Amino acid sequence: MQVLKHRLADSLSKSISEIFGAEVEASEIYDMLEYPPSEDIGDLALPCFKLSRTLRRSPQIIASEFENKLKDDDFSSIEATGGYLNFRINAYSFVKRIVDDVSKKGERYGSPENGEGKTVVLDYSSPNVAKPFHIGHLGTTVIGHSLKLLYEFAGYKCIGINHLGDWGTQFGKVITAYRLWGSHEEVEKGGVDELVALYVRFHKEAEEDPTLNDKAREEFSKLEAHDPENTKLWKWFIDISLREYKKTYKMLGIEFDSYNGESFYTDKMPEQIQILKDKHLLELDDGASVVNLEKWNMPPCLILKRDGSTLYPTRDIAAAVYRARTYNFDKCIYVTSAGQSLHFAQWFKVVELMGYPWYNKLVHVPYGTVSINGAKLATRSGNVILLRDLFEQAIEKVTAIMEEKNPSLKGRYDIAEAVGVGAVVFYYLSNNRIRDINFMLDDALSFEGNTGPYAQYTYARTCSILEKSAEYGDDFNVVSEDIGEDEKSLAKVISEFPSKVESAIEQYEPSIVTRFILDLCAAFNRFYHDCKIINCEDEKLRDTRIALTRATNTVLGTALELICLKKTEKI
RNA sequence: GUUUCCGUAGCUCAGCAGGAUAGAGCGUUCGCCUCCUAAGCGAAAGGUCGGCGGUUCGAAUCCGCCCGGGAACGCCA
Repeated sequence: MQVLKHRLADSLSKSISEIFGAEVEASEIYDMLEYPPSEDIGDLALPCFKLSRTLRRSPQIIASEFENKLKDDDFSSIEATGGYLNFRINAYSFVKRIVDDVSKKGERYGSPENGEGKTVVLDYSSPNVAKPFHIGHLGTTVIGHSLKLLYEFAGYKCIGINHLGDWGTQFGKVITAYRLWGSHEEVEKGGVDELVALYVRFHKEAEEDPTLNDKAREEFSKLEAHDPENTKLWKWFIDISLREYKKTYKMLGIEFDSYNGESFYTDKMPEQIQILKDKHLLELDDGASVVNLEKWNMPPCLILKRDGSTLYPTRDIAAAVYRARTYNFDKCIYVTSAGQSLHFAQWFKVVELMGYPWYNKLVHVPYGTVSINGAKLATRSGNVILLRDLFEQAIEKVTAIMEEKNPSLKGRYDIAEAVGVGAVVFYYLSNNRIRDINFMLDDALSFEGNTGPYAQYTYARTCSILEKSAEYGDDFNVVSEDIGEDEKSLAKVISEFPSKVESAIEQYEPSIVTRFILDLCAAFNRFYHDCKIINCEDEKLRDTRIALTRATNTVLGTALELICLKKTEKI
């Protein structure tokens, strides 16, 4: 049971433990507090079953003892039922407390404020140059960026690194293919698609003519030897690819602090290999150099191939060392598919064995594999959807809906983009990251129910109300004591935001924020539906409700941005 | 085979440092726009929480075994 963590629970657990004297700690009570299954029962509950052991009384008796002894102005009623002690919050003081808190902290409301002076490096997105940017890249990109935003929100300094796959034999292939069949104009015009087409053609033709592979290897060797012609082509291919990736990043509102990819670390590997040798960590196994990890129940980590060339772990180690030196990070996070878990566990261990003190600051954040409508992603069978196309489809659909529902709206394209892209991102980030996600296209592009558009629509709704309430001034406070259940429920959801942010960071789990957004929207829309806000005739109540709307607006806006969605004032 | 992740409503998913009747959304059926954006709100129907054991006052949640699915396991990244 998710324990609620606001100050109310804090003070309550203290006063409860005072009744016990030295027998039970306040923190113990705090951990035991929970939500009753229904609001009809109460707002907060203390199950007394565990206490019955230390106190040697039945839970029912303990609960009823409290019922009589406990007095707290924050609660309108305290009731013992069947071993549970149920508290009903005093709506006025509770709503006031929450709204005041949000109003005081504004957009900082919910921040753990514990990252000051600390640095987090995040390695995410990292597409392979000259390859399509498809739905499979959505996870790392969007989880990675959301984590970055969460850490920034907590006050950390964040370095977002796009560790481009910009080195390797595939470049020999593309260079070869380009020389044989490509043209400058077509690549400039076709962009990544053209590069991919060349790459695909290479593989096809190489089946007939294996000498092409030798040719490609040769071209890559030349590139490694800094051949000027090949280097020029290579840089150009990267440039072409990056141009396209950046379009997608822009739609998502993502910017990176560094695009240092694999090629950047090629000259930084020898030092690490030397250290491995000096520390006698390398073993020769079937010609390859490996670090034996049998003691840790893992297969060996390959450092050098039989031919002496480097491998993925070698590069990752060199990159980590570089980052530790350059950024002096407190945490270095890698967001990749769960399929790479072993790889990360292996080289993290190697880093530890090498004696680097920051080995325990490396974190792998894995996520499940994506399938589309229940079918595996497969480049060969063509079951691949480019992110660009998916976004485009979503934007088109939003545009059509907007034309129907709000034809007079200005700046429609930007809003359609924010909503369309938001729908896809929200859909992705609704799920626990570790689970394999089955991307149901119809659901991802749906705008009703638990969706991004629903959240953005609700946000726009709060904006619209606030705009229309401008004539009543903008310093709204909770002034009416005549507060009902809808208001209280809404305030309760708002009060959970700080602990949700904390868990999202602790668990590297943006979906916790997404889920919170849905709870908040549901509570607000219920409130909106049941209560008149601007049209409320009682002025005090009206101002109170506007204050609550403002608090919702602030928190919902913050939360949306934390999962890479844009705040849509109008929709 | 070894390791690891997952198995909750027809579908997509929440809930898992144990707690009172297992929750959403979609889909189905039915209500609500002379009123602040109906991309909304409400109601009904729908579940032996993969199975069997164990721990516990109490298990979807923790432990063990089994079944089913995915992924990773040496010269790709």
